[in-house]
Amino acid sequence: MYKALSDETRLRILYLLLLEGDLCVCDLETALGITQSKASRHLRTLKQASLVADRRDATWVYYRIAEDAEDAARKALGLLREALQGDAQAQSDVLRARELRKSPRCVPTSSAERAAQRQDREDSSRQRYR
Amino acid sequence: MYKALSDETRLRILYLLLLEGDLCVCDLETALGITQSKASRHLRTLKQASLVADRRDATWVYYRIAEDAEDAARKALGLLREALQGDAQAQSDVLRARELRKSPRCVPTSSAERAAQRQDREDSSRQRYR
DNA sequence: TGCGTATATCCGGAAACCCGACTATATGCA
DNA sequence: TGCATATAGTCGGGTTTCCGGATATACGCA
Repeated sequence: MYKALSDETRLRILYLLLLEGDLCVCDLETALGITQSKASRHLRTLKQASLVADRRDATWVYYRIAEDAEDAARKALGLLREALQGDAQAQSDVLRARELRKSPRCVPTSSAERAAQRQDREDSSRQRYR
Repeated sequence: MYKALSDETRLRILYLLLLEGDLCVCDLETALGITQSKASRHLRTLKQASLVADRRDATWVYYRIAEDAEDAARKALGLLREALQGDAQAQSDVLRARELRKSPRCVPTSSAERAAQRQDREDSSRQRYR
């Protein structure tokens, strides 16, 4: 577990998931400003350590803090949450993630909504996604 | 801090120091069954992370859990203590360390006692020290 | 089926880490 | 001073970790 926690990017991911619930990989990419393969690789590491769990929804995969994490892991995450409250990097990550929420695109529910979101995406896609 | 915690040997050292107070390097070596340079190197890492502190007494250097550790570190060590209670390796380390205490040799106080201990050491040195 | 997007994995290469063996330094004592 | 012991640091090599870029896979949709 400590090995999984000993990487700055992974700590940033965990902090985001702790505060913002579940997020899809692409939102983590943009919120943290990291490449796709980097995000995916670190998420795999966290998953193998049973710190996060994932769920597929259409083309997106959402990650969240594992609700069935071991007791030790739960407590360690609680500590992490406290410790990163004063961290500038972590805080700006959260702000960027919340900004993404305002124009959601990874939260498809009904077909109709999806169509609407597709429209939204087209409108604002250029600047947000490569 | 997590980097400092992400090595098994270092966790074993910390657990010993948590339960047994301060110990000199040579006792850590024998209790854990590791080489001298390995012990010294890991202790340096822990010291740089402000997890342990040291104190010199004659030729020996005693290490202890840093009393001025950061809040986060304190809590993490508390967790470690709980988590390793059920660990067989950690428990046998403790037993071996306590065994060493029975025939102390790193606790010089008066000159007279030191002489007595020197005698003890000679008696049992062969099997205990290389 | 074929295309586009999201995600996962693979492939070198660079950097960091860990180790045993060895050497250097510090201390106590004769 | 010279020797013995305790500890710290160095060196070279093997292993692991991390990364960006490229490729592979999964899914939705036309």
